[in-house]
Amino acid sequence: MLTERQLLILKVTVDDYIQSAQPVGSNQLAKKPGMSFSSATIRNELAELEGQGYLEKTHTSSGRIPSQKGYRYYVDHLLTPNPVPENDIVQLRSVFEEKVNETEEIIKRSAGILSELTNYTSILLGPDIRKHIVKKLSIVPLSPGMAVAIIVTDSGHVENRVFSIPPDLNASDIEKMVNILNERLIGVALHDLHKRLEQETLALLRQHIERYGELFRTFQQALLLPHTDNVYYGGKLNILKQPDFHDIQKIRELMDVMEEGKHIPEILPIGAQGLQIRIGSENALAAMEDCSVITVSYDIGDEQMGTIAIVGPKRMDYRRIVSLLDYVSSDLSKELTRLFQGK
Amino acid sequence: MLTERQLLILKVTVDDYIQSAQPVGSNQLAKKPGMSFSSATIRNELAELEGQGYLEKTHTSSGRIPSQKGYRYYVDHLLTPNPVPENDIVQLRSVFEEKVNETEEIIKRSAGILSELTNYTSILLGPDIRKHIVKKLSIVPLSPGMAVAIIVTDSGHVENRVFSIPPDLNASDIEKMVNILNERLIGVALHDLHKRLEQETLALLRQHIERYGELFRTFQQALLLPHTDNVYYGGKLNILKQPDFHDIQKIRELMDVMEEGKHIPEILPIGAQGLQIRIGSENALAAMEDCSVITVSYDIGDEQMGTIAIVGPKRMDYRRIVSLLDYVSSDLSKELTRLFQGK
DNA sequence: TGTTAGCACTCTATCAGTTCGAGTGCTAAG
DNA sequence: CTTAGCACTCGAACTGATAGAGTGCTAACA
Repeated sequence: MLTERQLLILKVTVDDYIQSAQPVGSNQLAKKPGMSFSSATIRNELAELEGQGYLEKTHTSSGRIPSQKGYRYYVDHLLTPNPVPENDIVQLRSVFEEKVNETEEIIKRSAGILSELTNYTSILLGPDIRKHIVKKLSIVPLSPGMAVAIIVTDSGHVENRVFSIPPDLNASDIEKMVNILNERLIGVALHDLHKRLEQETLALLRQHIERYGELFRTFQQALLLPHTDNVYYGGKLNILKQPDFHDIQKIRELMDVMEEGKHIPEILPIGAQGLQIRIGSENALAAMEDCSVITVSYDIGDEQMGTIAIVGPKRMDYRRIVSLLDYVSSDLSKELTRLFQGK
Repeated sequence: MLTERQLLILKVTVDDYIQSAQPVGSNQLAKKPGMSFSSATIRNELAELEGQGYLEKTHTSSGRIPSQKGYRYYVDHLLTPNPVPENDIVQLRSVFEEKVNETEEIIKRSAGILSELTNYTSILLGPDIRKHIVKKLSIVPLSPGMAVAIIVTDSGHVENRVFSIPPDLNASDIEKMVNILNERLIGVALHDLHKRLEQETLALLRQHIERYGELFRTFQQALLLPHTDNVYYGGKLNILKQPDFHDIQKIRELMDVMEEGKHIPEILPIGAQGLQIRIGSENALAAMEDCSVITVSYDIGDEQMGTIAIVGPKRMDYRRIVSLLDYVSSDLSKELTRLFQGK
């Protein structure tokens, strides 16, 4: 449908606009190296590209900017990935150099570095915590009516929840309970915990412990909602750096969406494998219609999966981000798998 | 120095500007109920107030706005506290109604509600975590080379840190270590933990455990920095709602300062008792010269102390915020003391 | 002597008109 | 098919001109 020359012009136009954030004119294009035609020829081609919907004008006598369709075509067909610059690699590797052992810490730091490197906002989704497996359960009494339940998982993640206990419960009963729980629940995945708790331990507890009912109920309650979410943001404020976002109202909406983790499912294509690009209105949320989101999944071991995303303006440096995310994804997969599986 | 009438005019001027965010003119003031003088008289008085530095003009023929000194005087002498509206009280009380047992959770929620109620940003500082007292220590092995250390404090706070252990360390040694640690360190405050660890347990550990050196070092390392901070923000984005902040650059600086907890000591007068108001340039940070910060301290039990702060534009609704903070402070003190001391 | 009506003056915000330049589309010649 | 040339369009930036809000001052009044 498009000639070689039109493809070239489209590519250079998008590249230039990504760089300058200004509508691109025919004269400007004619000056570029590799452009061996006159501005008039380019004008004709631009008109054709506009006719086919790849480019737009902001007003009748302005230069062209890429349309939604134009970006999409650019991303799908014109993107030649770049090797990641040495300098970026050095920075990214620094995450692992400090011998941090916690998955969470590593992901958090990666989010920070990614946002610094790109000047966009990064969102990192850790592995689904509910798949983690219980390694140890313990209950520590705090005061006569209160105790804290602690669950350690195989990934080193620690969940804890304060809950109330019958004030006159004696220590040996608590110890008994902990023993029973550990005996029965180690090796169970967190998302099964609630069910298994009931199936496996209720009868046993009833047998051994006075007042099991009250205790059991509040304990179960405490375990019900693992409210720790595993979303990490880097550089939320970078949005403010982008000249594309000058309207305070827009910024507000955008930050609102990102503030809480609530909209994650709408922002990120969860469960998708490999690299995904959502441009402008391809995003589910209206507040993000001027943004593009590039996501890539990464693996930990064989089953666990996480997601890395970069959110920026539609006029995003797709080439750079794509290569960067490719790199980070495989890097993170490698390092976390090593850590997770205990070498 | 100022006559009754001047005081009245100053007060009404500041009140009006706080409400409207527009320079206040003499005609406007003359229309207010309680103003029984003509605009000409008011003009004379305004000129006098300006002469004494309580008011300013944005340009020669504009209305007046309060100066730094004007706000200060208003806050110090003209503020008649309001009772907190019933409606606000209902909302605030809702924090405690859901029977949450964790100090942290309560503080976090309070931050959220305060920001919703005021449309400003709230910052809540929890009690100093380093004063909390160790209730239980435990170490859970994760994989051959890795373990997680868990510290539970009397407030129900749980600190955990993953650290590496010699891969061939046997389980009984770990158990021995945990026993020794618990025996010696329960009852120690977190800020003493590092020191006491060395003083009290090093010798004992050396005696009982092979390879204590390696183990001890990484364990100590893990406990070194309790990196959980106890700062909670509510409504960071509310800044964007205030018409006073239209300059994106200013907003950036401001959010930058608040993003990380690093600047807390400069933003809040830590250690100060009771209610404090910092207006505009009274703030330590240049980025906050257009903001006012109202803080109030609250107590938990007899020793612990926390801080509640509201950050808004200089043109802040001082009266409302002051009453609100007074209320919240005593409320939080009461409820947390009850919780903290186990009823 | 304090208050107020009246008026000239000042400054901003706004709007229309103008110019400049970047960019386009079209035509005609190469 | 390409390109030079040219008329045309539109936004951005500047210029007055005007209206309106507000001030300061003066003179009259209670």
